[in-house]
Amino acid sequence: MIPSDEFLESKGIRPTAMRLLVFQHLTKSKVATTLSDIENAFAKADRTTLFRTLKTFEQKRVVHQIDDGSGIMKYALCEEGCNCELERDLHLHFHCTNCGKTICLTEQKIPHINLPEGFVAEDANLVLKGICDKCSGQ
Amino acid sequence: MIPSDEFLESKGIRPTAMRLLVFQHLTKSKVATTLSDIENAFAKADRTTLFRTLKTFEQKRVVHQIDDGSGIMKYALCEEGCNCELERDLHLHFHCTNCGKTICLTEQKIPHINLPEGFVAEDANLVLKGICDKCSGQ
DNA sequence: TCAATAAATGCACTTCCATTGCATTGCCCT
DNA sequence: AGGGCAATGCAATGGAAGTGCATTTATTGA
Ligand SMILES: [Mn+2]
Ligand SMILES: [Mn+2]
Ligand SMILES: [Zn+2]
Ligand SMILES: [Zn+2]
Repeated sequence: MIPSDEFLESKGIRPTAMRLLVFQHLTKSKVATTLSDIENAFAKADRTTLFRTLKTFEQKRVVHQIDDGSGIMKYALCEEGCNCELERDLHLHFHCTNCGKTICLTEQKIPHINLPEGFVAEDANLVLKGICDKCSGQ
Repeated sequence: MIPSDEFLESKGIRPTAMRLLVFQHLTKSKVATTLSDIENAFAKADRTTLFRTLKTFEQKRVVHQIDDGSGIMKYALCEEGCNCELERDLHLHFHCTNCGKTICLTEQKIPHINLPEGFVAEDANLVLKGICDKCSGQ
C-alpha cells in the first residue's frame, strides 16, 4: 500500500495536511461522499478549502464527481487501475432512496448505446435508484 | 387530435388558462423545456404558478422531469401511449454540451442491468452528453 | 539564511435555482 | 347569490455551488 502523500504527489498534487485528511477520509468511505460529509468529519475544516480540494482531486483524476440526482454532488475515489487519464470510467451508480447513500458499481459498466445519426456522445451518466442491499435487509 | 382542455381533464387536471398555455407550449417544443423557458415565453406569468403547474403535470403523468446534470430541471411531455401510469418510461436523454439543449430519445430505452444481490432498482436515469445532431452539422 | 514568489487556505459574499407561506383571486356547485 | 375549495401571485426562504480577496504557508533561488 503506497503512502497517501506519495500517491498524491504521483498525481501532481501537493500533499498538504488538509488534502491528506480528505484523501484518507475518501479512502475509508465505502459510499460516495458529499462536501458536507467531509465538512462534518473534521469540524475544523473550511468548506471552501474542502470544495477546492475536491475540485483539484477531480482535475487530477483522483476522484470522480457523481451526480445521482439528489441535488447534492458526491465524490468517490477513482478505481486503481482505471484509465481515467485517457477516458472516463463509465461505471454506473446506485442511489438508495431509503438511506440516501450512493455507491459506485464499478463492475457494471454503462452499456454502449447506438445513437441516431448526428449525435456524438462524449460522456454518460447512468444512475439507478431504489433500495440498496443494506436497506433491503439482505 | 384531441383538444388540450379535454386531454388535461382526462388526466384529472382542471384546464385553466395558464395550464393550457403551458401545455401547448410543451406540445410545440421539440426539446426539453426549463421553467425559465416557459417564464420567458409568456412574460405575464408568475414563476411560482408555472412551477406548480409543472409539478401538477408531473404528478398526473403529463410531463416527466429530466435531470440532465446541467443543474436546471427540464420537462418534456410524456409520450402518447407510454404507460407512465404503471411504470416509468425509461428512455434515455441526450444533453448537448454545445447548445445546452436536451432531448428525449424515446426510442432508446435504458437497457436492463443486472445488479448485485440485495439491490432493487425502481427507477433509472441515463443521460448521454455530447454534441447533438444540429451542432455536429449533420 | 532570507527575501521573493507562488500555492493553499479562510472568511465573507454572491449567484442560481428550487421551494414554501400566505393572502388573494377565481371557479364550481348547491 | 354564497360557501368552499382550487389556483394564482407576491414575497421570502433554503440549500448548494461558486467567487473575490486578504492572509498564511510552502517553495525557490540568490
Ligand atoms: Mn463511481
Ligand atoms: Mn424524456
Ligand atoms: Zn439504503
Ligand atoms: Zn447542440
